[in-house]
Amino acid sequence: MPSTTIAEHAAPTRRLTAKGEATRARIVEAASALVFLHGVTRTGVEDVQREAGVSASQLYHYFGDKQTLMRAVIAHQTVEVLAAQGPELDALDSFEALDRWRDGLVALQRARHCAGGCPIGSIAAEIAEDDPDARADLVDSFEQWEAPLRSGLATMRDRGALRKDADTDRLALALLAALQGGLVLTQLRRTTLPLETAIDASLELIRSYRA
Amino acid sequence: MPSTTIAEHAAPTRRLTAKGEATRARIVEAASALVFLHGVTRTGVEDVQREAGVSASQLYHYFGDKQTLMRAVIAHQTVEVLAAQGPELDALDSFEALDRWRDGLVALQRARHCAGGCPIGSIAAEIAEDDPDARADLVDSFEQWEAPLRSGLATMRDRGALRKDADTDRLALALLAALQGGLVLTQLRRTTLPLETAIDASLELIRSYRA
DNA sequence: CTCATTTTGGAGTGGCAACTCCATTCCGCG
DNA sequence: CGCGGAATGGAGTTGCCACTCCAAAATGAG
Repeated sequence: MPSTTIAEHAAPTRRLTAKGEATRARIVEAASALVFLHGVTRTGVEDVQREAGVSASQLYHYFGDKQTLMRAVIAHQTVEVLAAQGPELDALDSFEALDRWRDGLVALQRARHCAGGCPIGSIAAEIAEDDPDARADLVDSFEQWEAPLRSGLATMRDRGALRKDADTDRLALALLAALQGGLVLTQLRRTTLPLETAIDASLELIRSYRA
Repeated sequence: MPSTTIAEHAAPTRRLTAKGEATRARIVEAASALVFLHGVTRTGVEDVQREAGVSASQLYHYFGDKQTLMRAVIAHQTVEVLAAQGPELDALDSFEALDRWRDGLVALQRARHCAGGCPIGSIAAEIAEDDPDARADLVDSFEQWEAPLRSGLATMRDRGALRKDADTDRLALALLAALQGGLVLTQLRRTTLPLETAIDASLELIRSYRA
């Protein structure tokens, strides 16, 4: 396409200086932290400005509106959530790895004193109905989460650790759902018990397919 | 939120006329419907007034502030959710009953075209961190939900349908968590598949304890 | 019927939050 | 070193929204 004209709002690719990139990142991080603590609608743009140490014009220079900022938050939190699960997430191909992964998740929630729930799941529950674009982003985020679970279990089955008749795709989806539900209840009750119980039940079902 | 005046609004007069009771109920029902559709913060008090056909003074006559109204919404939706699961919820003491209950939940979500998630769970994810009183209410709501699951499974075990070593309390909690997580993913993906998969996995685990 | 109490009407009001605008400074590049 | 575009400052501006207030109408107990 011709590059003689500047595609203002249409083009997502804007020339950003290293400094600009840093500012943009600071805004997204501040917004992510606030959204994690208080949710989307209770997080004001002004709050983000203060937390990130930027002016209103800066924020609106990098993000057209709050909705756009929130989609950036979703993208950022998706990366964070996957990273928080460590390299193990990409190699969940043994019962030992699954147990370590489970322990890591529980320890993380305990360190947070069970506050906050899932950074992505909370956003999903809040704006899934009102922002179709954000919903699409979130579907994609969860797909990125579910994929390594699927492939890990598939590897176990192919390797012979799980029986041939184990529907690993189904088990992976059930595991992710249990995790999400466990997080909601853990956030409410301020105990990791629901999270542990939900994940352990899913893992027990997986173990029942042990070859 | 504007002023933290010592609440004289705190105790709404218990002396309510039949007419007053009806008005109050209309407000709660309208608020519940709107919250289910758009969430707590996106539901304006004015929206509730319009939907319920009442004036501002009426609404604030029965509810001191929005927060109080939202707690009434939680109470109302708790009753509705339990009622929506039919009388079966109180007699989940056989595999057949569990299957019927599961089918009912899936059918309900399908009828809603997978929109809306869990009326209680959505509120939980949205305001659990910012309203301690509401959080306490929600803990209680989920307890009312979990209790019949627990007692149904306990009955099955006592009756000999489940093995003695089945930890029915744990299975009940895992089932509720799977249900919640399944609803979140079903709401996002607009397919009942996650909900079905999550519940079925839990039921399969329960069946594995068949005596 | 009387009168206290409850219920209702509806126009404010004050504050906050999202977003705008324009001037100024900074930075990379030739 | 000069220029164009990027980055920044910060004071508006607009509109929404939770909440208030005063007065009137309906209701019910005695």
